[in-house]
Amino acid sequence: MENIGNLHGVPHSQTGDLMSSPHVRPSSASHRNLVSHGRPAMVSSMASILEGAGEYRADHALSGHLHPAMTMSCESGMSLSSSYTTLTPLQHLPPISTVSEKFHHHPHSHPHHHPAHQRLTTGNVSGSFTLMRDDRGLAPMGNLYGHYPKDMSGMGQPLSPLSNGLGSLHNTQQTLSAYGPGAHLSNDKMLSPGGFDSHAAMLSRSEEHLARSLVGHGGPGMMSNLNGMHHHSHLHSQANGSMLAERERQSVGGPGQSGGSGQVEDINTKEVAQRITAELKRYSIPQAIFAQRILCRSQGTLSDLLRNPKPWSKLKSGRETFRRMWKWLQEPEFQRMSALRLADVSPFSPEAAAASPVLPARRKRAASEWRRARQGRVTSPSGRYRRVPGVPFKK
DNA sequence: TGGAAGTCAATAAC
DNA sequence: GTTATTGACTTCCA
Repeated sequence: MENIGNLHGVPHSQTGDLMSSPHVRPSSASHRNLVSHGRPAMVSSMASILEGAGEYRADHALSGHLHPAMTMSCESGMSLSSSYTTLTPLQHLPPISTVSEKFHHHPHSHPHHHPAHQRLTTGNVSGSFTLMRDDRGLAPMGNLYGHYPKDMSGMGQPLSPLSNGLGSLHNTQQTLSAYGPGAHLSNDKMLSPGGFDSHAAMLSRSEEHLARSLVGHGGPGMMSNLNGMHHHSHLHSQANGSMLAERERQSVGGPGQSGGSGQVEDINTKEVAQRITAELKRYSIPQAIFAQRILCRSQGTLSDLLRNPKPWSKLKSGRETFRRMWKWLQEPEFQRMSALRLADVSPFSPEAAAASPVLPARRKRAASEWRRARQGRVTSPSGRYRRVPGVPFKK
């Protein structure tokens, strides 16, 4: 079976190596040192958003306006008003590229183009990236999530499997080839078509090499592994945090993008899978939660995708799922976690209702569907019935 | 119409 | 409690 058999064999072993507990929970002093340099506080904060919750939304009007990613959901694309996505059709995700454009292009600049988007911007908070990233650097942020239980030693581990050692990365070069164009070693030009050079310049040669080996051609380098945990992190500390976030948003898994439109052309599925796996472990995010809230897929599906990522070229509609993963990875961590939280909220909760300017008629209809879904079934636009998680399905 | 892709959900395994 | 596995189902496409 040509490449696929071999390819699937690789991810298994690699994932195992990278994710097995002995490796993911380093206890060395060096790792603890990393933990003590800013990032851990943020890490714990992120996770606690997941757990926490309610007060987060209540206390932070930003929640619905911070960034489209935070309102990412499965049905309408990505707005809070459609956060009932978990109940809606799962088969055909809206092209994430259409959403991604809203993500990356001036959340406040064209509010009149998209109703959902408009809702996001009608609040009194613009939710600009700048604001978000600044927040990340604020010390108080850590306090918000102080109760996050994840052991911090784990936070000291290399954020990305890539950062665990160049050797393993180099070893993966050959086997990654089918998972994304990025696997082909490319030339230096693959580093950042979009103003990424200044960041890349700060990277070590080895990192650049890694990036080249894991990235999609024409796309930015696989700098996401830097995500605050690369060997420079202790030097840059918080100040570097936003820079890293910038890097991360621009390049995770090595997708190529078309002409700056933000549309993903190809994704290194294996790398994305590894990154997602690492992030889920890092923040102790259950697969089920991530699958449902971000991907609108089941836990089993996600597990399969993470363990057996098919090469991008082999994917058809399944690309959409990887696009979502990739987009999630691109978002600043704060927004990632917020998205995980918000997607769990009924759009018809008093909070959501108060915050949403969605048209009453549309809202009423959606609410009806929501209620039906809560009763065990929901009819998708295509006429199919979708089981609602947690509600017995009656055939 | 049959095969492939994608996914779900039950359940086993850890 | 979380993750991996797997059989069944739906959709798409040649």
